[in-house]
Amino acid sequence: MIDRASMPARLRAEGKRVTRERELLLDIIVANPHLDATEIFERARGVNPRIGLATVYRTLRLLETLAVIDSSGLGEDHSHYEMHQKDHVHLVCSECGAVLDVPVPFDVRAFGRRRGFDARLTRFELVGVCDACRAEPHGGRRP
Amino acid sequence: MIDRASMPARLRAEGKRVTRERELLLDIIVANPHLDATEIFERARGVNPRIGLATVYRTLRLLETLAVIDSSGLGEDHSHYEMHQKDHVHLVCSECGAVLDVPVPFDVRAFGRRRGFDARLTRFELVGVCDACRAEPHGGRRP
DNA sequence: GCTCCTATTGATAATGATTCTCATTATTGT
DNA sequence: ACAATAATGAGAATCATTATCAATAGGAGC
Ligand SMILES: [Zn+2]
Ligand SMILES: [Zn+2]
Ligand SMILES: [Zn+2]
Ligand SMILES: [Zn+2]
Repeated sequence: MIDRASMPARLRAEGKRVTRERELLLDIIVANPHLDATEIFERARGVNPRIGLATVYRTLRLLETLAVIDSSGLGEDHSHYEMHQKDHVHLVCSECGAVLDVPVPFDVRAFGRRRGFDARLTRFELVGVCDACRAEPHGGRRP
Repeated sequence: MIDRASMPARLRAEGKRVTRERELLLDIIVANPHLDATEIFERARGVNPRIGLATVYRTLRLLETLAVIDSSGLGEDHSHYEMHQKDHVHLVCSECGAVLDVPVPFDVRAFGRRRGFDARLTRFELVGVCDACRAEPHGGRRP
């Protein structure tokens, strides 16, 4: 996981400015992995009601380009974001929306290299039903 | 891989009709894995110029619901389709667009079950640069 | 094969996510 | 503090996908 405290320096190193909006969005992403753009926007407005949705998308794109954050679909048709971290599998419950991060049980880079492939980014997801939801239907959040 | 020849029976078994459009789209998907909706639409028009884009999307949704086909992002922000088959990893070259199917090197269902998770569908992808593109820039298709 | 019932289709409007445009604002170097 | 200009906010524009609805065509029964 990238150190939040090093981000201002990281941005300046890339010739980018350190704005209050970028600091706020980074804080939200660090504290709440797997949110989508709209959810991040809503939380951001709670702190700074003047922030615009375009800024959220622009910032997400910038941070993803810098490999500071990663995006993934998580079983839906739009992106969800989290700070970049070691390769992991997302177990996504289609009933309650819960997302569990689990380390990948093999060496991904080596796996690609063995096929003459230089992996830059990985997305592993398993969509299904979690314990709670299988036991008691509607047991989780999303009914 | 699901047998193309059994599809008409499969559709009827689900109470669905076997239309010329569905037959055509299935043929295209079987023959060309990993196409997106627009690409499938273009190929379909080549055979039946009267087919509509809505029919393509409706049919893709139906076939995916029946678990006849699977969708995946393949590093882009929209869906690509292929006949349902055993779990596999997609190695996607971001330079030339090439997609390679490789078997998953571990038991996915067991992996999920071990975490109390009942996996219904998997999406594994590795985005990076293929042999050809690393050797000779612009060596592949998409320059 | 012919007819009827209704699922399916085609055209297009509508929606949702994301990107673009441009005037205004705010960060950074001096 | 000041100037230069990158970043923001608001809204238009674009792209992928879904919904609507009148017209069409599978397919069960005759
Ligand atoms: Zn659940
Ligand atoms: Zn995660
Ligand atoms: Zn390539
Ligand atoms: Zn594949």
